[in-house]
Parts: sequence; C-alpha cells; structure tokens
Amino acid sequence: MSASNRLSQASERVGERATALDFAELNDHVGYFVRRLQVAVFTDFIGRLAPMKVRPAQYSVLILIAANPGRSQATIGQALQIERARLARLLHELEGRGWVERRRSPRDGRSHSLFLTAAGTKALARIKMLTARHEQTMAAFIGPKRRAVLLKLLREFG
Amino acid sequence: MSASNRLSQASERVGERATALDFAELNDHVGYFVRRLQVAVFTDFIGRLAPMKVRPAQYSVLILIAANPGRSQATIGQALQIERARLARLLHELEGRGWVERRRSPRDGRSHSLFLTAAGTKALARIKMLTARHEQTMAAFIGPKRRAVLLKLLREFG
DNA sequence: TATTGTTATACTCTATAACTATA
DNA sequence: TATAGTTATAGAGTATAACAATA
Repeated sequence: MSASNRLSQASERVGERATALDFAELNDHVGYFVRRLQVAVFTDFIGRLAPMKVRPAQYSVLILIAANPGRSQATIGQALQIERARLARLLHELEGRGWVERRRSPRDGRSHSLFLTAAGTKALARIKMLTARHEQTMAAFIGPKRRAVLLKLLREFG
Repeated sequence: MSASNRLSQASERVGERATALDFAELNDHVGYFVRRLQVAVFTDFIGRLAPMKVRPAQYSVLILIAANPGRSQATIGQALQIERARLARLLHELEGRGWVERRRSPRDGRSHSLFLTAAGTKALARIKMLTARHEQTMAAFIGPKRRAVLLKLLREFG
C-alpha cells in the first residue's frame, strides 16, 4: 500500500492555513479505522440506550444470561472476555437494579449460577427495542450492503 | 437476520455442562464484533510497541505531527478526535520524553505549533519499524485478502 | 464574546494483586 | 494446589467544568 495514497483528510478551520491534514501511515492501519468505527458505534449505542442506562458490556452480559440461564460467572466472563473482577462489579450493579440473580451452585459451592429476574426479563425486552433502533441507525450509517459484508467478515474471526 | 443463526459459540470447561454458549442477539450487532477486533488489534499493538512504550493514541499524534509539522493542538486534536484536555496531557508526556516541541504561534498567541524534535524523529523511525511488524501480524491474523476488503470498507466511512 | 490551551474531577474500562471459600 | 468469586488499587481513555491568556 503506497503511503502517498491519502484517502482520509480533515478540513481546516480559519486561523491556520486552511490546508487538509496528511494522515500519512494511519491510512494503512486497520486498527486506526476499526477504532474510529468502534467509537462511533458505541457512542450511538450509549446514547440510544440512555433511557435504560445500559452500556455495551452490561448489555452483552444480560443477553448472554438470558440466552444461557444458570451458567457461572466464569463461563459468561470467558465468553465475553470480561475479566472476572470487572464482571463481579458489573453483576453487583445489575443485581442492585433487581435485574440479575446469583445463586450458589449446588454442584460446586464456589460458583454462582446466573439468572435474570422477572424485572430483568422485562427490562431486557425494553432494551432490545432500543438496541434494534440502534442497529437500524448503524445500518443506515454504514450502508446496508456494507454492513452485511462487514458483519460476515468480522464474524469469521470473532 | 434470523436470531436462530448462531455463528459464534464458546467451548465449555469441565464443572458445568460442557455445552456451548448461545450468543443470541450479539450475533447481529456490528458493534460487538468491531469491538472484539479492535481490542485484539490494540492488544497486539501495545505489546509490539512495548519496547518504545507507545500507545495507539500517542502513535497517531506522533504520525500526524511528523506529517504536518507546525499545526496547532486544536487542529491535531480535531483530526484525531482527541479531546483538547486529554491532548494537552498526552503532549506534556511526549514533551517530557523530548520527542515533541511546542512553540508559541507568531500569528496567534493562543495556539501552540507542534513539531517533532530530532530525538522524536529518531524515535518515530524505530516506532515505525515496530508498527510495520504489528501490521504484518494483523494481516496474518485477519488474512491478507480480508484485510484489504476490510480496510477499503472502513476507509469509506473513516 | 469566543477560542486555545491548561488543570482538575469523575466515570468507565482494563489489569493486577490479595484475599475467602471451596474443590 | 487450583479454581470461583470478591475487594482494592492503579492506569488509560473519555467527558466535564473552570480558568488564564489571547483574539
């Protein structure tokens, strides 16, 4: 990839010379663009979910508990790559809202089995309506066709 | 997209039933996969750049200053979407290493023009060798063809 | 009045380590 | 001894607000 192939440019404001910036090597880094897209997607997600005050990590945990009731914190954490110390605090917060219940496992006294409460199930239904709209916004932003290609690509090493 | 179309599964450890987890709605969220890829890329970047103790944000600032010497903090910050308060601290750190110089602009006493020092230019050369290897690792991980498609896709809304 | 840059505060996410209780 | 979970601490990234200097 030629470093002279500049695609990303930023327009300039008055005060300095109004010439575009050269993004140089950043144009060749997947990470740079992935990061910008990730920030844009999360910003929309957080704004859209603001009425329920749910952040991406909390959402992913709720979804996994709902789809896999009774699994342990270790299992959920490993699946989502959330460190166990952080997951403990995150679950403490969700438990405080009355959305999640932790039960001692009868088969292993060390582990906690996770479940949604009735209130948690009800909250998740509302949350899913908001995330559906978020995903629609993303599809419009990214473009439906590009979104499909992107999703397929990303899943292959997700 | 059907919610029954489950692609991402996690293998299970002993102790619980060794059945795979259902990722449910997460399979349909671009943000979920983008986030995981971004974390993987940044983890490799940070590890690879550890000898120079350079993090992604610092790297992007160094690249932009090198390619656009004399521009202001406001300009660099807006281009990279780094908030001015954070950029001030980040530059303070780079200045402390002797890599970056801030000069009062003769045309606007409020703004600082940014330059790399000789040491900064030398350091950046070493940094670029490490980032080149990082990018090779990413290409191997993602796959060269997928990487090209991904880069093209992401640039369109970068 | 508005902008540039600085300092300070707070919250999230990430990474550790130390601790308990169980196995 | 190893694992599951908790608590505590520290660093990075993000979002504010308040402030000084300059426009």
